Amino acid sequence: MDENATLTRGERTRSEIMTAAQQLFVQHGYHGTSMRQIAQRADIALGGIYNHFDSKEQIFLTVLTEMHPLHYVLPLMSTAQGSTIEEFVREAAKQMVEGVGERLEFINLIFIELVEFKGEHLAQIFNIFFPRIMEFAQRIIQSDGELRPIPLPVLVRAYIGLFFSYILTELLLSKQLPPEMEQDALDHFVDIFLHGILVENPPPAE
Amino acid sequence: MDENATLTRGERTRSEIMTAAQQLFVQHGYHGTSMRQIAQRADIALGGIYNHFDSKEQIFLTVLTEMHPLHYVLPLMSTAQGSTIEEFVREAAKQMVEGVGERLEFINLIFIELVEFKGEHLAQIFNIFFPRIMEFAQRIIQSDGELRPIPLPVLVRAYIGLFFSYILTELLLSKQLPPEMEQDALDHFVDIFLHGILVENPPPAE
DNA sequence: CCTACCGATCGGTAGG
DNA sequence: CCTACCGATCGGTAGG
Repeated sequence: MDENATLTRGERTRSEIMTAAQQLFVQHGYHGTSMRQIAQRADIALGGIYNHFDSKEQIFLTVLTEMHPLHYVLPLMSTAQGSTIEEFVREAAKQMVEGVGERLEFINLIFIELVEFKGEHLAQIFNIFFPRIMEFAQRIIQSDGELRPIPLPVLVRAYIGLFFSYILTELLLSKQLPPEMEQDALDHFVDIFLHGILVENPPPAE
Repeated sequence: MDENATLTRGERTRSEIMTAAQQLFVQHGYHGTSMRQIAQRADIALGGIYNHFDSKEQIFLTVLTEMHPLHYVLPLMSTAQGSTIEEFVREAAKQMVEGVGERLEFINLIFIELVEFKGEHLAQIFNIFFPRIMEFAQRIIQSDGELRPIPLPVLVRAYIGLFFSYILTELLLSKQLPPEMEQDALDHFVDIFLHGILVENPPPAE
């Protein structure tokens, strides 16, 4: 939590504005958050914000890109070990969910982007992360194990989908069915996915 | 489109308010939509809205529950034929995506609900559809075919997740990678899911 | 169902 | 980086 150690005064203020904005956008949406709320939480006067950002939308875009969890989750996933596809995918999924789990609420910003900005900013974000995602995909198909004949882009998409289906059903259902639907849900999801993409090779008992 | 045929005057107005509100919420979010915009699109004066709804939030909640696609998609899915799990799931997924596809934008209201209302209204919606969803799950496990040992709640959740992962990756990626990632993506998704939940039994070539 | 209005709050800026 | 302000718009209501 000593992230401000080497920052200049101005950089620190900027970072405080972004943190405040991120929290508020996550909680109330874009139009549900006011510049005054951001200023108050960042401990600055309203007018002061405009020394660092041109507009409210620019704050949102900056938060969405610079604070995106993939910045640290992708490297985390790359550290996953495992010589077989199964080991690697299982390990990477764990890293992914654990890494994102710390800031699960960030997904709200993606929803806001889709709804309130009609996905205008997605192309920029896409360009930032595309290369690393493809590297990751390469590692999967180069690991040991026989994949069913699924086009690589579909595989990537299904893997991303695996994550969202886990998170979204978590958000939608966790408040309704606390215990039973919950248990080991991620393990099962990964299991279904693995069993779904591999030719045979039943996964080892847990 | 003759839905107003048997409605009274008041019911027609109410329905027009809801349609207007649904469109605007989908496009701009909850806080991004004003009561004046709703009134204008529904061709009524601002004050007139309050003859039908107590507040803006009540309009949102009514739209979210009464206009929810599951009202007609669940019955559609129940019409799916097929004596084996595979046939049935494949057919039902097709019905689901086709049915929802007509009003894909509705998913935005679910995002709004999650972000701007923190899922406050989810319990009500859940209660409306829960019984039918469980009936559907029963039909799957009673069909011919051997399921891997996956708890029923997890199976239901994975099926819901299948849908969301398809839709969300569609929203997130379709604007970036028009053709290649797109092709037959749903077929592949269903394929991975089926292969993932069934014991063996390779799916027939298309 | 409409007109006319309420107080509150919005994003943003001038000027220092 | 703050104070004080701008015009515009917000959700909602009184009264008819």
